[in-house]
Amino acid sequence: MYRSHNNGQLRANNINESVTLSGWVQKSRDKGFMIWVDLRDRYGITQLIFDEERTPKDIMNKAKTLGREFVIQVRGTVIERDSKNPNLPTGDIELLVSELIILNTAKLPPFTIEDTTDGGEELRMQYRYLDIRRNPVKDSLIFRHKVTQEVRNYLSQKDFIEVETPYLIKSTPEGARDFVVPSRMNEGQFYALPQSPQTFKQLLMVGGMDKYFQIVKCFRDEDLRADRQPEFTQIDCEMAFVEQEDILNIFEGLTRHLLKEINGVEVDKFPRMRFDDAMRLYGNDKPDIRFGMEFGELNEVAQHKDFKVFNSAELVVGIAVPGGASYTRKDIDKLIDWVKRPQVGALGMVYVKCNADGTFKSSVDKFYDQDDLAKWAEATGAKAGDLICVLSGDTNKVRPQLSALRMEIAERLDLRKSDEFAPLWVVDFPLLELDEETGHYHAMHHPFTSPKPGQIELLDTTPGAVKANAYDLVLNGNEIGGGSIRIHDKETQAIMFKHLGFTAEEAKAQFGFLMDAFEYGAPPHGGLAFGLDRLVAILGGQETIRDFIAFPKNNSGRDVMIDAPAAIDDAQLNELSLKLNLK
RNA sequence: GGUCUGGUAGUUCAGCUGGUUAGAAUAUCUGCCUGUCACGCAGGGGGUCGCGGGUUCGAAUCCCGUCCAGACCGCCA
Repeated sequence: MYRSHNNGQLRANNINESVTLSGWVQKSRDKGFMIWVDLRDRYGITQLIFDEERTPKDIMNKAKTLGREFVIQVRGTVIERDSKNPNLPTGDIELLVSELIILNTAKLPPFTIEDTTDGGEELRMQYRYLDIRRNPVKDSLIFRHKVTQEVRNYLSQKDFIEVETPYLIKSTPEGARDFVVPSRMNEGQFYALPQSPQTFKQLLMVGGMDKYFQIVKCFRDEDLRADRQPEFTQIDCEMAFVEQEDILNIFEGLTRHLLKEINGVEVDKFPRMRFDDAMRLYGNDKPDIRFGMEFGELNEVAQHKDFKVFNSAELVVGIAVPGGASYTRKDIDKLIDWVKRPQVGALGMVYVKCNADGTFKSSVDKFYDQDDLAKWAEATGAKAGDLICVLSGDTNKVRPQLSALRMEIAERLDLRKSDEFAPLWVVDFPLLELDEETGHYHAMHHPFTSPKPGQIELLDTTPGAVKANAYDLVLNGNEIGGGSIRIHDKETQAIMFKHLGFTAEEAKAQFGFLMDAFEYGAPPHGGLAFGLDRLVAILGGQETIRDFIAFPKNNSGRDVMIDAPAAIDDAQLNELSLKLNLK
């Protein structure tokens, strides 16, 4: 038996018990006459003591050889500490060791296994198994387990069935790039890894599994971000015989359950915002509503004066920065530089200081008098002491720019508190989105999303105006889930494919199986998928999802620990009938 | 595909308007230490300044290229 207790377990009431412990040497403090060793495992730390008087000489000598991260097993008696450590749950006791077995030695780790490690990101990823020994990472993984456990509990209790769908499927042209897998037995042919189990869960609805969920890996071959990995996990859900309202209610229930069980937070009914309003008020389809700073559109009050920049703009829009009137000229210049960075892309910024005495001082005083500026303040909700920041230009460019500024300011003013949760449904998304490069429309959500009732005719005249039965769940400025009511009849699906630029033959070749299924009694259905990694990170109060993933990929999509991806040898290529054509 | 930031001791960083032998902290090693728990004290070892080229009497420092890492834009139905 390697252990009778774990290292987070022993308390004062165990004193005088004879126990066996195993674990890693966190640290050894050798005072000469006495050696204390912190023994660590997943559950905590227990202090071991070796001393000249009570410990046999050979064990004492062996204890002196213990290094960081050695794996040891000890037997001994639990004793009361002379000096207790109130910072440790096991701090009242220590183990007087009578038997010491070194199960394995360890090389000196390349970074310290401490809560605040001295190791950089790259090293930690390369030696991820050491990183996982650290509390922050270990706790994040346990936190993730708790979330998935609660998801399974909640949905199972609501009669959802978890069904696994295949990972080796067919590549489709819509959406993200696919990861592809060559088939040895089918020369020249490839599987694709699923970007989501979308079509399979719809087929499960046709199959009568009217409440389905799956905690499932999805794969998208696109560039990474702090909150985006090429393989990620979704809580994928689908229900039959439901309307949008049913879906919103049940998954609002799930989210509320998680907030309560995981974070101890009770949240009111989630507000709902139409996509158009989100864009108008926040410039963004996933607004962070934990703080104000809503957009104020200024076309009416700022145009038709002599300021040409505004007069020629499609949209003039501003936000009020709380307390910004105290910014120096230098502060404001820096802010202007910030919005002019290529990542944001604004050409410039007009500002108005709302002074404490009710007067205004702006960068465009030449063109606007105090009455004009008062109207700006009214439109943006600016109060005395605030700074109004105004951007102008094409609507679809200015909104994201001002949105970026809004988020940046909120970050700087510390308005984005990680322990505050403001969920929000964004509804009535457009069905289609114009691709500016190609001039073609593509599905904003995916091609199986149903249009709002009665709007299908608009597809021929004003495709961009058609609204979809699609919705996103937004939490603190992050999209944590999205879904739609699906198309469930062949005719509508055929019309959709046509408008997405598929010929009837292409539609049949790509999605014939789904269209066929729709002819055999497909029930009305819809669903939603949560991005689990992101959800867990936000509930855990973190920006980056990497510490909630045991073995994440780096910025370039590499696993630096196992060094993947990697070349395969010629024999393997041959077997797959593949020839490389490297650039 | 693009923008920005970084790469110096095992590690985290300083040094960068060119100039003697490249520093600090921490880790590590040795010795001491009668209750430590971020133990303490004394001492020691530890460097291809990412890589390649250039400018210069002289380059960690300036220039060009390149690789790697991170953040972001594009992209992510």
